[in-house]
Amino acid sequence: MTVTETESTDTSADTCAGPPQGNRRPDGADRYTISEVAALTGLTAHTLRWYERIGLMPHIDRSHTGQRRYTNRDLDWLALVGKLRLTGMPVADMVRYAELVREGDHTYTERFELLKETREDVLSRIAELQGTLAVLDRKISFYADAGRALASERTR
Amino acid sequence: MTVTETESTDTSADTCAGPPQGNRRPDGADRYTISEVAALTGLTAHTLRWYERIGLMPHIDRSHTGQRRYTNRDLDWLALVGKLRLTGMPVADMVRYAELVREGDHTYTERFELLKETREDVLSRIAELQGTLAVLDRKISFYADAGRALASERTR
DNA sequence: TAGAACGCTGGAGTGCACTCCAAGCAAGCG
DNA sequence: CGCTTGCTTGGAGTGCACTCCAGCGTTCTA
Repeated sequence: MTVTETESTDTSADTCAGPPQGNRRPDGADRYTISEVAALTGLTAHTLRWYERIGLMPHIDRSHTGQRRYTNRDLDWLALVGKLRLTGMPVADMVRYAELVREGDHTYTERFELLKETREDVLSRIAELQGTLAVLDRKISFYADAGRALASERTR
Repeated sequence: MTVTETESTDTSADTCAGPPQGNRRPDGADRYTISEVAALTGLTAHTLRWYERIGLMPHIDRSHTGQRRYTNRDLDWLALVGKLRLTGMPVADMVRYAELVREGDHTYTERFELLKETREDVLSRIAELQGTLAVLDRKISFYADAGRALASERTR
């Protein structure tokens, strides 16, 4: 058994839990053009090519004329990247993770650690945001009170 | 009654709820140097000057030799800015909010709306992060399982 | 078979949020 | 007095994550 293989099983598990990025090709045909992928992911074609250049994507299959043809697996990877991007993870770190996946089984532990660290980052980011939410709520109710005070001033 | 004035009451309310940025000057002396503020906020002196240049800070008091002297009110404002920065709000939007505060009472409604929009943004950002957390947890438990499988392979 | 639409490349450009620099002034200390 | 430390300014530079461009080839529709 290889963990690299497992990784892809895992990403397809991403896909089964909830509506994945929704619109997979129903038949086995697994060859999306760059503009289709752009539409599905919300990224631009420019960005997709750039992701590939910097090693954030594996080398993408090409048609006989050299055009990119993305697979469902590529879409799964992009979905993960999208999630990680939301956490504020720098692109360089995601590239590092992509390299670990490419390097194969012996990077298993490192990948695991990286995921756990990321999880902690996400948790503390959520906590920060909840702190901010509290400040905002305090300010909002203050403004609401001030509004009522002004209104009653006017009717007086 | 002015809402602008209220704003500052509000910010000192920020301060009473929980240890504010902790180390206010105990006496009335309310004149921090730029490097003190840098130490208190975690921002660099560069950034503090830049904030002032772009209008994210009001004009800061100066000593008789022209050096900046920050007040507790400035510190409160910086604390709010720090919170808003955590939400990913662009600096330009924070500058807009600062302008509204400077412009006075008649911007009350606009400020209120801006706060409420920001609140919604924070809520959806939290939701996104919780989605990401779920993905991460799924992946992490997958890796943990894979680790156990590899371990039992080794003992077999 | 024409013309539009889409895709390719390497490299340059953009916008944001800082971050630093040079040259100079002011205060405190031995 | 000289030295160090801290602060001032406008403007230039940095790093990140895209974003676009020129010049070309391919593919689709009429």
